[in-house]
Amino acid sequence: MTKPHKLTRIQKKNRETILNAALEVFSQFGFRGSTLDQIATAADLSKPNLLYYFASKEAIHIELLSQLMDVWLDPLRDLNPKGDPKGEILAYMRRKLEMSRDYPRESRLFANEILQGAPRMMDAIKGDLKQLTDEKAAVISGWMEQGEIAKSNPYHLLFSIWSLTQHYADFDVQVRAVLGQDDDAHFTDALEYLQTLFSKLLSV
Amino acid sequence: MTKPHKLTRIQKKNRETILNAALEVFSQFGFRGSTLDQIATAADLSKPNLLYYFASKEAIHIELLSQLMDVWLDPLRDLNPKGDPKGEILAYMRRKLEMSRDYPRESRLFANEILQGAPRMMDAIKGDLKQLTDEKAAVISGWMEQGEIAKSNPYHLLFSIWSLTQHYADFDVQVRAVLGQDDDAHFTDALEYLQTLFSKLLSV
DNA sequence: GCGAAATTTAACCAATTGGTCTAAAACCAC
DNA sequence: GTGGTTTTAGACCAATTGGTTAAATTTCGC
Repeated sequence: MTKPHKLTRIQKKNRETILNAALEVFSQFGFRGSTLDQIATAADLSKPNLLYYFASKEAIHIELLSQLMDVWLDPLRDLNPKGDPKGEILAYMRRKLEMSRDYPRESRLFANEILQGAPRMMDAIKGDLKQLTDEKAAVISGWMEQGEIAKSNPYHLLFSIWSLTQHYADFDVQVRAVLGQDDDAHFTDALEYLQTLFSKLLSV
Repeated sequence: MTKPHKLTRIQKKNRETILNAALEVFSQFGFRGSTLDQIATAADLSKPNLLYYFASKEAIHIELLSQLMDVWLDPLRDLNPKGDPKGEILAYMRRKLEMSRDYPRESRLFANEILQGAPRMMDAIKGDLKQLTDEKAAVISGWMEQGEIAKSNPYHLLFSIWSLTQHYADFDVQVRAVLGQDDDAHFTDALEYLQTLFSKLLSV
C-alpha cells in the first residue's frame, strides 16, 4: 500500500508522527469530525507541512485504514486449521481482547469507519475481510462436522468474537463508567468471562 | 426532559420531523460530522426554520440523546427479578436484538456518542445507566448465588448482551458484506446462535 | 563549506459552517 | 374578514474549513 520509494529519514519520521496524530484524532471524532488543524496540533507540525507529506486529509485517513486492515486481520490469519480447535478459537479470542486493550485507538478508528457505512473501506471489507472470514468459517465448520467442537453458526461465532472483544475498546468509557474503574483491571475479568462463555459454547 | 408546555399542532409535527431527520444524519456522521444543512435538507425545511424550533445544533442532539436513553434502557428495566432467571435473561437478549433490527439508527447514534467519549451523555451513563446496571447485576448475582443459573461475572454478562446485540446494528454494513446478504434474514440465525450461546452459559 | 534538494511556514483563498436578521407568508381566534 | 400571532425563508455574517503559494530555512552529498 505504501510505496517505499526512497523516503528520507525526516520523511519517515514525520509521516510516522502525522499518522500517529491522525490516529488519535480520527479515532475520536471520525473522518468528518476531525480537522487538519487538530491533527497538525497533535503532531506538533504546521498544517501546510502536513500537506507536504500527504496529498489531502483523505489521503491520511486512507493510509491509516489500509495499514490498519492488515494488522487487524493478523490474529484471524493465525487461526491454525491444524491446531486444537477449541484452543485455537480461544486463543484467537484472547488475541483480539489483547488488541482491544493495547490498541483501542485502532479499534475505534475501525468502528467509526464501519458505523458511517465504511465509505473508504468497503472494498477491503468485501475483499480481504470477507475472503479471510469465509476461509476461517469453513475451517471452523469442518471442526464442527468432525465433532471436535459443538455445532453452531461459524459466521456468527466469528461476529461474536469481534463484537465481544472490540466492545472493550469501542465502548471503553461506558464500561469504565459502569464499573467505576480507572485502570485496566477489568480486562482480567473480561478474559475470564469470555473464556467461560466460549468454553461452554464449544464443548461437545 | 422535554417541556410539554403548550406546543401547537405545527410545532409538534415539525419538531418530530426535525428530530427524525437529525437522527438519520447524526447516526450516520456523528455530531461533528453532521451539518445543519444536511438535517434541514433531510427534514425538508429551511435552516433558519430548524433554528426556530431548536436553539442550536447541539440542542437537537441533546434532545435526541435524552429521548433515546429512556427507550434504550426499557428492555433492561423489564428484566423481572421474580421471573424465571434463564428465561428473563434470554428474553432481555431477544428484546435487545429486536431493537438492533428495528431501530438501528438509534443504536448507531448511541454508538457514535460513546465512541467519541460520551461528551454529551456522561451524566446519564454515570447516573441512570450505571444505577440500573448495578441493580440488575445484583439481581443476576442473586440468581447465581441461589444456583438457579451458572455463576459468571454479572457485569460482563450484561456487557456481552449489549455488545452482541448492538453489533448487528452498529456493524451492519460489515455483517451484510461478509454474509453477502441484503435482507434481514440473518437476524434469525443471529437469534438462534445467541440463544444457544447464552443457554449454554447459564445452564447449571 | 557550498550548492542543490528537501523541509518548513507565513500569508492567503474559496467554500462551508453554525447562526442571525428581517420581512413576508400562513394560521387562527374572533 | 380582520388583527395579532406563529411560521417560514432569503440574504447575510463571522468563524472555520481544506488546501495553495511563494519564499525562507534546513539538510545533505560532495
